[in-house]
Amino acid sequence: MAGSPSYKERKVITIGVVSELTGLSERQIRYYEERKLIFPERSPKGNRKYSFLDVEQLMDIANKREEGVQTYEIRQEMLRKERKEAKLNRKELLRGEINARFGIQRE
Amino acid sequence: MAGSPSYKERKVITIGVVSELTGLSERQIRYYEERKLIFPERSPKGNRKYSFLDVEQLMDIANKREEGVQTYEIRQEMLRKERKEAKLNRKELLRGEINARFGIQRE
DNA sequence: CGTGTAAGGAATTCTGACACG
DNA sequence: CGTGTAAGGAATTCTGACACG
Repeated sequence: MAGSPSYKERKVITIGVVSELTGLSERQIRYYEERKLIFPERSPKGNRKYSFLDVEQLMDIANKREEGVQTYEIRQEMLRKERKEAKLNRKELLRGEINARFGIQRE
Repeated sequence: MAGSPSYKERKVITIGVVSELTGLSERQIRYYEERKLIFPERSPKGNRKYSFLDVEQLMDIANKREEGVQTYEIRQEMLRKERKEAKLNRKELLRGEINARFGIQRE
């Protein structure tokens, strides 16, 4: 259930459509990739493909940019969140291992 | 909740990607549109755009075609299902109207 | 730093048509 | 009927660069 192939995550949208959807220029979208804020996949011949999640993230980025936040700051914030999530994941993993070894005690 | 703008229904996928996703040729995909089995939207400049739902429907169509079902048959089946659903919708609508006028009787 | 733009080429998509069957 | 293909043109996308600031 956590790893289901959701429509939201499938990378299938071309840059032109992403531009329509977000109101950002293709130049901006490519630049945010260069700054490692967004990670499209590539089609066999090299065309960028984005997911709906990417589109949402781009809209968040656009909002922050309008508030004057620099791409570098946005990047740092992203990394902080990732580390926090990784921490939570390790915690859950540990809990799972403990359960696997000692079983569920109650009942 | 029935009319939420789901990712599954948003028409954002170009024909090339749909071709990759379904394994169908672009020729086939355009032909099924001509036969009224599929209804892409168009971008401002006329490029077809499909949804994930369209992609799934195309895979269903592909399966039926492999079984030898003709596009005309597939079309008829589609229309039958649509009429059936329209009937159910009218039924629910009626139920709603009755409730609105007479209220929920129990309690 | 963030974005626009012109440049040149390659890949995409579109339509209408001919072909085969 | 269903699909392939060649045709010609228009729109898309890509990269690297110059510009401004």
